[in-house]
Amino acid sequence: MEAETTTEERIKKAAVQIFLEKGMFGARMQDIADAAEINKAMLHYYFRTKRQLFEIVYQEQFVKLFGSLTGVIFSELPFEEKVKELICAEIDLFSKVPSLPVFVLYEGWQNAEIIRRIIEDKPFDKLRDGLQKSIDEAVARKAIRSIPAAQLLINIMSLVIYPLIAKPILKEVFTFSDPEYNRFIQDRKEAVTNFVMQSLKPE
Amino acid sequence: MEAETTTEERIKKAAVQIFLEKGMFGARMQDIADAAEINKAMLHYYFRTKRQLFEIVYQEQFVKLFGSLTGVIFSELPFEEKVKELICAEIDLFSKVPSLPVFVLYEGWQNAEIIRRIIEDKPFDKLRDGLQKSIDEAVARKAIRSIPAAQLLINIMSLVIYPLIAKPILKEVFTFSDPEYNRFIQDRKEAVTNFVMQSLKPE
DNA sequence: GTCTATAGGCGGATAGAC
DNA sequence: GTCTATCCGCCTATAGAC
Repeated sequence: MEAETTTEERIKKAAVQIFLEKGMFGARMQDIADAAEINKAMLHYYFRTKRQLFEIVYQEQFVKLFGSLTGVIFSELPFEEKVKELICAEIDLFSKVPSLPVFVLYEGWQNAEIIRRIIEDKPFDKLRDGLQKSIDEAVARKAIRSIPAAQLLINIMSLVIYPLIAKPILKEVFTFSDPEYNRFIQDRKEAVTNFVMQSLKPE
Repeated sequence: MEAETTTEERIKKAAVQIFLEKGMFGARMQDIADAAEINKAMLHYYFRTKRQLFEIVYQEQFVKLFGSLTGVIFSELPFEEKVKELICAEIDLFSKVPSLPVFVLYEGWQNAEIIRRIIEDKPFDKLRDGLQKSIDEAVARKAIRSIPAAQLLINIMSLVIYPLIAKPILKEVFTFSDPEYNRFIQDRKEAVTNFVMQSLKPE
């Protein structure tokens, strides 16, 4: 139909959209078929079961969520720039797909097994080592105080991801319109960077 | 059975447990009936529909999540102590009910309407004003630099809540055992407090 | 590969006896 | 108020024609 997309690709794209919006148990195979503009039977032809389709989608989104860190951490940027880039890259990614973080984190609670499989394949601990080197370098030139890489990484992800996960609540509590909320998130690029760098200032 | 608990209370307690564990769509009325050790029909006798039961549970948990802040913010503690207490109180609460934050935040995406109703009743903006006063006081005596109360509150909640929401993932990424993970969370009481206070140091 | 039709079971909700 | 039995619609999955 649209030029060169295979049916399988259409289904996967639709499945991502529906699962992210409604979650594993809220999603209906019919919803996905409608979004892909194909027949319900085709879903089973290509992916056998709902569970299987879900697991493929989940794995992909998980990697998308945490894989975005790799490029920045292994870049040649100095520490200060890396922190800024980490924060900006994540915010930009999540601005495009707002429900990505909450989907991966929430479904993680009922899919510990999948997470284990993903982690076995992808060595995420290399991320930690990579960041630690960058920290050590900055500490050596007395630019910052020392901090364990895991702590720093978790702090950054916390500050970036929580306001996105809590979007529906923050919008009501602070009576943000949609543009105001988006503005608030964009402003956090700088605010979080400053917040983190301040906290790392050497005494 | 257990002395003086009414059937209605037994049902609500069971509903909280099951909904927090499995979410609105993952939960089954039969699960709740089993947990309450009563008949499925009783659920409908007391709460008519699953939706209605869910909304009552959601509202309660929402207030529990954000209400925990009130006591601390309106206490007479000096600013530094308030920050520490905010962090510790939340961590203690969530250690007892680990799935509380992820439940409230996730289901919020499909229940914006309920959130609106809750916010109408409970004036959460008073929280902001209360904290702002405390900030202003500390700024006046040059103990910290200035920061908007909303920013600070969001930063604190981010740093506390994210590691709890991401528990299944962090456990795998850092290969924590359960005691190690709990230790990690407890240690964050001090780590987050320091992190926040460092970032507020006046120049 | 793609469709229609339908099996088959699960799960929310109710009727009605006690 | 509490129970058993049952209805009925929805939803995953498959059979089978084309």
